[in-house]
Amino acid sequence: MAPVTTDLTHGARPGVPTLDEVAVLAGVSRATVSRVVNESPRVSPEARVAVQAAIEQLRYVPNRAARSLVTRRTDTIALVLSEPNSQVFSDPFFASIVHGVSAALAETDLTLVLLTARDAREQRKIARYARQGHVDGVVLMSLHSEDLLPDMLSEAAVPLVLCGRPYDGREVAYVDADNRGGARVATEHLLGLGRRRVAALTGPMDMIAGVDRYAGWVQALADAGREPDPALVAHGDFTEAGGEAAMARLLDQAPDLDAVFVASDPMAVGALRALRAAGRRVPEDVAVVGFDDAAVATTCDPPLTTVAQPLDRMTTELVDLLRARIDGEAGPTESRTCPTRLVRRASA
Amino acid sequence: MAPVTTDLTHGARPGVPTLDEVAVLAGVSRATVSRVVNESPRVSPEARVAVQAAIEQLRYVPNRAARSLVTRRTDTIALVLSEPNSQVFSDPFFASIVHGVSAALAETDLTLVLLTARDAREQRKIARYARQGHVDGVVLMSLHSEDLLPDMLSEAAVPLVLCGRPYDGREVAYVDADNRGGARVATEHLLGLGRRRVAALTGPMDMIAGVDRYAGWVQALADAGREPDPALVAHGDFTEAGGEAAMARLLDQAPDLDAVFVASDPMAVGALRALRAAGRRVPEDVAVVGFDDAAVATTCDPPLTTVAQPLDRMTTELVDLLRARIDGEAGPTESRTCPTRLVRRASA
DNA sequence: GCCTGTCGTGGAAGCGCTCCCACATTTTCG
DNA sequence: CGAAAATGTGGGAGCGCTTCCACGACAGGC
Repeated sequence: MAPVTTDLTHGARPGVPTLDEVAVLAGVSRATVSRVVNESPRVSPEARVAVQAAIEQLRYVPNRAARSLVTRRTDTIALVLSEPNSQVFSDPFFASIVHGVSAALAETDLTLVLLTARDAREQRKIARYARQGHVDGVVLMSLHSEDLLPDMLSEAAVPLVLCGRPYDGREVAYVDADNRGGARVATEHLLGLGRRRVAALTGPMDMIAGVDRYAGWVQALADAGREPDPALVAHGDFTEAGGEAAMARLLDQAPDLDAVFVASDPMAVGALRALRAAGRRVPEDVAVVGFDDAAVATTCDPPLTTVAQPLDRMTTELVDLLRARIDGEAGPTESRTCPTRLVRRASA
Repeated sequence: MAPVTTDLTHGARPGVPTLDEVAVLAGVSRATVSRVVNESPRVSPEARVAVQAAIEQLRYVPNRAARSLVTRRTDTIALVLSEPNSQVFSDPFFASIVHGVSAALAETDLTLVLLTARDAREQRKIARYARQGHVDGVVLMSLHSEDLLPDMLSEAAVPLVLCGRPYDGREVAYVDADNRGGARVATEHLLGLGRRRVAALTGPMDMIAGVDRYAGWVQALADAGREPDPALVAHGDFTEAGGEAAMARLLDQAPDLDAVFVASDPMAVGALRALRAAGRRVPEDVAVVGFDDAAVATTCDPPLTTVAQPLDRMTTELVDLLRARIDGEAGPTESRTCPTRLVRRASA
């Protein structure tokens, strides 16, 4: 019953123009409009100009649902924060990564979906979500050793890049900072200051960043011919409160410590407070080096000497790597480790 | 050329099952499967069971692109952080809101898209994105007075809820904390402690939360029969560094102050540092009250008396209100203001 | 016992887009 | 100068889904 001629009114649908309407206005076929929109070279200049004018006039924007239905792409990637502790959400490092990825994507036509998984049930929900093809790829961050997502996603052949080296050394693309090298340099700096009892306030040991930064401290001591003293090690959880508590333990275990390498800036801020509470001066009595070069490192008292990660570069690499994998251009499991850099301030 | 019989292989498409395959397996038509999936009541129990079994067996999940193409819904909402200063991204308040909204949505079938707009260009890009129908609705947060998005989005009839009262009192749905009331109570608390010179360290005055919290301070003074002294006011930007600088100014302008109401906890932490640097004891010399009840309020020294916002409730309301608007059930511009609560700790 | 009304169901028409294919030109080269 | 290749274009199929419509089966009312 419907007329065969193109029906542009479609009842009372509001303003949103379609490809057809652009085609009619430009005096070409739908296919040609599509080619212009998708920047195909096989379009004559005249047609291109006409179509662009029509697009402009109609304020046409392609319907993404229709497009992904046929292209099987969504132009969306998920950033999964797999972290039971919701407080970590405000960790400056994660905030920076989220912000950086978002910024890197703003340049492209990709959209960022932020997902959080607090437990195994939510991890499964996210895997399912990804398997449906709702996203073209996934960036996984804040990985703990027991996380299910790397397995579930790679099994489902979802393009995947980890932010942080995988805990178990599996074959998967990742971007990481040179945590070990950074920690080594930080510790060497403390040793170079003439400190004799350099403690380590580590991150959680079920996270690779925690493990690697600890390993860097161990290595620096070894290189200097020292044996790591267990009394000089305390484990934190990357939070300020955790750092404060761990520092208090450290002072208890090794009252004679004269320097401490702290595996994250928020923890270092907590450590500074514990040191002050214990009456130690920083850096005179105890030199402190943090990790991350978070904003707080410049504002705390004293300002923190810390290890900076190249966040911009890391987020760019993250996005590049994922895009390559989505486009199928990826090498097997290409990965990048970005150099870190010591930033000297007053605390050491 | 293609056979009329249902072609289930479709070339070499990998595992993802479609409605058709479920229908064939269950021995019903596509329409019936669709009804089961969408929980239509018009399905016989037998058919329903058969379809559910088939769905289970095939691990079928509906293709969202296909669905939204016809339903014109995406089951996605955007959380837009419209903030030029990327550092604010790690503000504990925003982190909490993002996390809370994400959690509230986890219960539903909606997905959260996080978008950031650093400047007018990005605001336009986001408006365009929303106009295309890529999201069903938008939550706007961190609004400054000159933000273009409320206008652009409401003009485009995109369902919209603001997190925070609109600056200009326009007609738009919003959820906000009772900032003014909280500030008033905080200030009254300081006055009730017998403090005579109660200063205000405000947030940015182009944000409504900054304005309202300042107004609460003014009101409490007025209620107590005092005139607000301009020397007792300094403006911050909700950051720790800004709070520290503003506190220093305040001490300069009014060395005799004996209490200060600070419009956010991060600023209060900065203020504590400035006070310590100036040799003032907290709370003996200067009592301090913050705002937000951020995690840092419990860990700083001394722990902060502060005004807590009901974050869980606010995020739930935010999502409820937006859903109602998306479903077209919304009253004109229903809004909610959530009560705040004073949390007493050592700083006042 | 026939006429309605309800109910469950399947057929089929699209949603807006991409892309394969065929066709009509035009260009290039043996 | 004719055949082959290149080029721009439009027709049309179909992505996976929802939903309108029609149809048969059965129930109840007179």
